[in-house]
Amino acid sequence: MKKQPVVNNTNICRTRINAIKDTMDILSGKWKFHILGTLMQGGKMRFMDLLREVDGIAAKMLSKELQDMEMNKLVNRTIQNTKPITVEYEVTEYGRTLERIIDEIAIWGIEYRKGLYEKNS
Amino acid sequence: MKKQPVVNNTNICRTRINAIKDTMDILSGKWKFHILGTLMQGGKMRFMDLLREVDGIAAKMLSKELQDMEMNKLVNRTIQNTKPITVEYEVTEYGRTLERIIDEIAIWGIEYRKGLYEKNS
DNA sequence: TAAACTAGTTTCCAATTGGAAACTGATACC
DNA sequence: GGTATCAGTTTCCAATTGGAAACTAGTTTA
Repeated sequence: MKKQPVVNNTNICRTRINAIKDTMDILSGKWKFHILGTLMQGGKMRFMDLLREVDGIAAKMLSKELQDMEMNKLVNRTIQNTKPITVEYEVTEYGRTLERIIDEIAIWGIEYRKGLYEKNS
Repeated sequence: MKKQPVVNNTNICRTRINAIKDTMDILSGKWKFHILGTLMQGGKMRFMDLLREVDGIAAKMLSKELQDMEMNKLVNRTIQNTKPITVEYEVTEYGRTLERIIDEIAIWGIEYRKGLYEKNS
């Protein structure tokens, strides 16, 4: 008789695992955190602003990631009636609910660097 | 004259961006959160236990991800002197410092699901 | 008139990720 | 002797990710 899973078989646990999967799917890829972080700090920003601020990103990626996040209601896109037309992006109120996750991740990373530094000295 | 980045050019911001990058590099891939979450709940677990508990993972992946996390001191590997030999994995004290991130991510994901559910009803 | 800026899209390519299945080699159970 | 378990490793393959560069198309400035 084969052994069956035990730990991950409870309802609470499955819910948790699905929740983590959902969040990480939405924030997947190399750039989402960078873009979100930049937008959170910069407020309303245009496409070319983001292209300059988010270090190393290509236009294709920026475009794709913004569309992704727009679909998930994390980011808002508004076309300004200027000449030439400009497009403004900003983090939605809903997107702001990610701030705590991003903060925790940043805090952990900072402590991690400290640890590296201490070992090497 | 070309425009220069402004927002992401401050020291605080660069530190933050690097910190986020560090954390996400360490937790990259499809499985780290699952494995960590399972180990946090299950305590000491053997390779085959994890293979059963972490739904869908292949042995190759599990092996690789565990090695990865062992290198980063998130997980501890001990060979038991049994016959046949068994190997125990557990989250290190350091690995436990990731609990807050994982919690925040899980909480966000749960709220996200609630949102989807409300819209569809 | 040429160059630069607006916001992207398209194409082509290389690297990475990750899955399935087979394999190892020792031990233990029936 | 045959099968199953332990903890992996190896190989081969397909899909995804992401980068560079060229391109669109309209507007504006020198």
